[in-house]
Amino acid sequence: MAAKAAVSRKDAYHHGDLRAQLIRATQALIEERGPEKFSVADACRLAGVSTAAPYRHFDTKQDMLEAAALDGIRRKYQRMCAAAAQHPPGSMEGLSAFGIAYVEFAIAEPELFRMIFSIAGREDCANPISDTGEMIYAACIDSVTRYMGKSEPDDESSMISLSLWTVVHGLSFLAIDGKLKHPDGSPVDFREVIRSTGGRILRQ
Amino acid sequence: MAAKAAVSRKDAYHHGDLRAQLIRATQALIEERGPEKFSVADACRLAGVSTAAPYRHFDTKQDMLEAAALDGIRRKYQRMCAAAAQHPPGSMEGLSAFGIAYVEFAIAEPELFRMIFSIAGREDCANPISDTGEMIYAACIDSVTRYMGKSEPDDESSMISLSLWTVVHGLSFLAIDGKLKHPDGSPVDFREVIRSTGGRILRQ
DNA sequence: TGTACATCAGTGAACGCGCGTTCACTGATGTAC
DNA sequence: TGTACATCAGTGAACGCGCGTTCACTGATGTAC
Repeated sequence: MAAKAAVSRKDAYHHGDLRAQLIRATQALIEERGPEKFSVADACRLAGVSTAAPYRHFDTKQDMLEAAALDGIRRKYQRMCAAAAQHPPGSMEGLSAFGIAYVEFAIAEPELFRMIFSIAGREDCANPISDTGEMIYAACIDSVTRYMGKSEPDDESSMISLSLWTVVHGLSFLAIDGKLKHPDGSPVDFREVIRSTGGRILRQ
Repeated sequence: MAAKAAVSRKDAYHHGDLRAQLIRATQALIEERGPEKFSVADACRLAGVSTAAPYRHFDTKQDMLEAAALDGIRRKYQRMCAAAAQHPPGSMEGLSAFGIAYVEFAIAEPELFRMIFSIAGREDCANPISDTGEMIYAACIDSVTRYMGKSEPDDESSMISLSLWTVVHGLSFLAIDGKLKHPDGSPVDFREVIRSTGGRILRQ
C-alpha cells in the first residue's frame, strides 16, 4: 500500500493538527521504506504541506523521528494497559494479555518497534522514550508482585518480571523477522507461547 | 573511540584485501554512528581509498551494508560453534555456551546485530543472511535433540529450541538496550539467566 | 632472465540530485475595544 | 456587532552540502615466450 496525501493543501493551512499529522506521516513512511530511507521532504509530501512547515513543530529531522518513536511507545503502553484492564489485576490472564499486546504492537508496526528500541538503547541519558519503557516494566513488576501475593516487589518478583520481559521481547523480534514457524513452515501462535512459557515461569 | 584510517594511501593500492577492509570499515562506522549515518564516502576515508574504489567490489551502498551484515552473522555463527565445541555434543554446557556466545556477539557489536535482523526480516526472499540464521537455528535444534536422547528432531525438540532461541534473542536486545539491570540498578549476569532459564526449559 | 602485454584494481575529477534547513513573506485566527 | 491589530502557522523560493555513482585514466602485477 503506497502512502498517499491525506490532506489537501488548502485544508492543511492552520488545521491545528500538523504536528500529530507529521508524526503519523513519519510512522507510515518508516513502515513503508525503513528508517534509513526516511526524509523530511517525503513526510511533507505525505502531509500535504511545504518542506518548511515541520520546523514550526520540530527542531530537526532527528527530533521528528524521536517524536514518532515516543508516540509509538506511548500508544503501545496504552494498548497494553487496556488489554490488561479486561482482567482482574494481578491475574495470570491479565499478565498474558499485557504481554500479548506487547507482541501485537511489534507485529503491527515492526519498523517503529525497532526504532523505539534502537533510539532508547543508543541515547545515553534518560529520555521520555526510556521513561515510558520504564513505566511498562514497572507495570509488569507490579502485576507479577500481585500475582505472587506480595505487597512489595522483591528480588524474586523482579527476576521473574525480567524473564517474562525477555520472552515477550524475544518473541516480538522473532515474529517480525518471520522466524515464528514450526520446522514444517506452519506458523507458531505466539499467544500460546506466551501463555505456556509465561505460566511455566510464574509457577517456577 | 574515533575511527581512524587504518592504511596509508600508498599501501592501499593493489593490496588485494580492499573488499574485506571496506567491510570492516563499514562495520566500524555502523557501530560508531549508527546505520542511518553510514556513508560510502566515510568508509572510503576510513579505508584510505578513493570514493570510487568500492565499486570494484560492490554494486551499491546497500550491497556494502548487506555484505557487512553477512560477514557479521557468519562470524557470529563461527564463534557460537567454537564455544559449543568446547563441550560434549548435546550437553547442557554446550547448549549454554552456544547461547552465551549469541548474546556476547550482540553485546560486542550491537548495531551490526540489529542490522543483521532488520535486513533478514525485511528481505522477502531467501538470502545468504537468512541462510546463515537457519544454520544457527538448525544447530540449536540438533543439540536439543541430542540432549533429549532422540535420533531425529520432532515437535517437542523444535518447540523447545524455539523457546531457547526466544530467550537468547530477547536477552540480546535487552542487554544492548541497557535493560539488564536489577531494580536497584546493579547489572544482571545474562550467563546466569541463560543457564537457569535454559535449564528450566530443557527439563520442562 | 628479460621483455611485451593483458588484466586487475586502484585514482581523481566530475555529475546531478535530493536533502535539511533558512528566510522573508502572508493568509487566517482570536481578541480588545 | 464591527473594526484594528497582534499572533500564529503556514508558504515557496532558495541555499549550500555531501552524497552515490560514473568515467576515462593509470600504475602495479602476472604471465607467455
